[in-house]
Amino acid sequence: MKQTQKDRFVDAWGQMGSLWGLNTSMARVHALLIVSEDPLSLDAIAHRLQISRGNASMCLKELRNWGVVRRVKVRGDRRDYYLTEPEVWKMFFAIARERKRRELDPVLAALRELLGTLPQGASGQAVKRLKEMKDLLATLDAVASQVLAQEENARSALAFLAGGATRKKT
Amino acid sequence: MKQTQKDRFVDAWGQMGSLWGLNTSMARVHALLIVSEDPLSLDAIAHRLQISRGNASMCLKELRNWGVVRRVKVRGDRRDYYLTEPEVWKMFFAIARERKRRELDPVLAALRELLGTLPQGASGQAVKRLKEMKDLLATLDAVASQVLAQEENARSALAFLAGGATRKKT
DNA sequence: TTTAATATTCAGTATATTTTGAACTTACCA
DNA sequence: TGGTAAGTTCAAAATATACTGAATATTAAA
Repeated sequence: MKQTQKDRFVDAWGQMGSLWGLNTSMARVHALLIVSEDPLSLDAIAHRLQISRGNASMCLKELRNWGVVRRVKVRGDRRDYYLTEPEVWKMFFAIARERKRRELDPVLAALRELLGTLPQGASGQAVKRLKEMKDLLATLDAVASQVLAQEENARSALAFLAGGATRKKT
Repeated sequence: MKQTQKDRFVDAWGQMGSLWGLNTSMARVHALLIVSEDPLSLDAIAHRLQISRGNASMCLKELRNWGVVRRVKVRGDRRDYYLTEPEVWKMFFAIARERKRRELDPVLAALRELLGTLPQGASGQAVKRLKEMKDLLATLDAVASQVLAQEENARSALAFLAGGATRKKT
């Protein structure tokens, strides 16, 4: 893979990062690690992406929190090196898990709390909708929990549901 | 439902907007329509949420693009009135459909395009990962298409997968 | 067609997020 | 222990995003 192609991927992934819940720099760092054959040092990353060392440091920390990047040591080198999780499905589930935790869980908790404060016999269209919405989110939450607890099964199930789409050559 | 409780819901929903991919104002407008028994005018919305009419207008336009808000006419009144889609599951699928279109589809298209530019025999860990990622996204895309094409079936399937979680009282 | 009420647009402003870089911390080695 | 290479933090600056409100457009009644 040539240099310019890697760069194109890094920038494309960077722009798409926001859609996955990462900011541009985080996504570019992630992309660079995805297309790199070998682990990279913080310095190499900062230099290659033309971002500050401080920014690179924070992006790597956050990517490790998301569980999609690992820090490794190289013999005879004091620097830290970074690698992306090599299994794309593991990466996908790591991101899904984190987004559920950050986005779905708090919404559901807030809805339950809000419903808990209503008087017993509260009625009306608005209350009905709130309850339905809570049930919907609870369903999604339960499904997500099961899927995330059984990654391998979930992966097969998705491939099955897709109807062999993964076999096609694009 | 009392006034202050509605307000609390509106603000809570506003903060949660990011879950759905809406900004705070859009989410608050949406929330206000969710808890309102009757259709509201643009003026009423702007006044109630303390936002400008211009902002309210843009939020409503966008919410209509997402397919979660409808504009209705009231006899003998020149103003437009707005309603939220009353079925929460329809609302959920409308949002899911829109997010797939905005987020998943472009990423997949870009990945395919990038892979298409690689020389025939391109190899290496990086290329392998890109192909795996394309396959993963293609699988998700196929599953999403099928789910969105059959809302009712999908709804039952989700409830089944959740293992009756929706019956529990919170 | 004119007028007035309502709705939309968009340039400028306000707010929020991201990035920088210098100060600080840590870890290693002589 | 001091020196140094690497890593982290955070206040300030840069950038991106959202909001306002006046100008403009649209609509419907007169």
